[in-house]
Amino acid sequence: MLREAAALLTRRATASMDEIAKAAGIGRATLHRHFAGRDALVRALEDLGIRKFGEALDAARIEEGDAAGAVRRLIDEAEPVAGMLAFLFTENQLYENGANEGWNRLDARVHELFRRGQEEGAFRLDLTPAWLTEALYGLIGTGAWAVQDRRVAAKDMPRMVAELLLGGAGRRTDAERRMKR
Amino acid sequence: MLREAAALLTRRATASMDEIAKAAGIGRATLHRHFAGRDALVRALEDLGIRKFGEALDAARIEEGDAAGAVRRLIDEAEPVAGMLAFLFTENQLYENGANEGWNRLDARVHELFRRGQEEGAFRLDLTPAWLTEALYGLIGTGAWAVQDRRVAAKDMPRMVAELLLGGAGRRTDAERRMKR
DNA sequence: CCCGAATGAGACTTTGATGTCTCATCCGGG
DNA sequence: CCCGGATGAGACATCAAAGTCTCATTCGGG
Repeated sequence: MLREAAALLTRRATASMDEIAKAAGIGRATLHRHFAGRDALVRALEDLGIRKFGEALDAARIEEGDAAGAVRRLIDEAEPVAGMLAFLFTENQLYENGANEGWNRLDARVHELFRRGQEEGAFRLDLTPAWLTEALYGLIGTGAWAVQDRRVAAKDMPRMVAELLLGGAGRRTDAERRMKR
Repeated sequence: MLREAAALLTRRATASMDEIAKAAGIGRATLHRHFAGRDALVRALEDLGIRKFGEALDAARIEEGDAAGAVRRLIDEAEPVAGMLAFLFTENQLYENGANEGWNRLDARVHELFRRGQEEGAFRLDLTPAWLTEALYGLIGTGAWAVQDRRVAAKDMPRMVAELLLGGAGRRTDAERRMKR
């Protein structure tokens, strides 16, 4: 049920409770029996998103191996929940309510990943971990939208996000690439 | 007046007409006299955003010089309207109404810039111009939000966006950098 | 100074969504 | 087969925001 709601809200963040109920194939009353109101529903979705993204962080084992590889794995693992993350990311902007505490822990883990990457010499020092964290979320969200609007093929999304985030648009010469790999 | 409305909606995309009017220092009635309704206001803002971003494209002279420099100039020029772009970018997602025709022309110009960069060998070929265009918008929006939440200093924003978009997070060796510059 | 247009304030209506309630129906366990 | 809990449908009340209207006031050009 939550899954259906998430899928719809991902596409249309302003869907009414009525639409959500229909999309989930249940009556509006039943929806209200499970979630006190729209706020409660969104909060439940937020919890779900936090849990899912936390699981993605675990599954990607971001503490292991080289930082760049860890980022790639994280993006791969987060891909299935990218749409929900996009929704929650903007939701947090729209309503300036204090962000759910759960995000802080996740943010800290991502933050730490980028910091570690800098320490290990894998990432540039002139971009702060805080910005890299934001950029990761932003690009995942942008990617999810681009897929929804069919501007990018779904299967390419994680690679596009990872390549841009890690390598940027600038082209490296063959010599540069050889040195890197 | 539009400017005040834009400033507020940039911060709180869900502000009511009442709040907007107060923020602009005018009465609700007057606001309605100028814009038939919220939709009309948003559409006017969209037109303004399109015009401003178009001017940024002009001012950056994106057709001239090397593509990477053009992208940097574009981001610099777009910085003052970054908040509004962030608002309009998400608004276009929220309400899946057919995107304003005006965007298409701007998209095409940005698209062409990235395509030219690829042709000239400045940009990678494995990231499509369409994706680079989306990523540019997404990163500008993410940057605007990060500044608003004080996660990134305002003066650093254009550099952070440009550096990440063009160079990515990955670090280049001194040798690599020397070859590039 | 005078007049007309525009404004601000606020009362009022309308609208769309939310939340509550009732009741007939359905379904699974005993 | 029967019963109790959960469901779907829909009526109803509530509420916030949107939109409309009036009227006194203000402002600027003539």
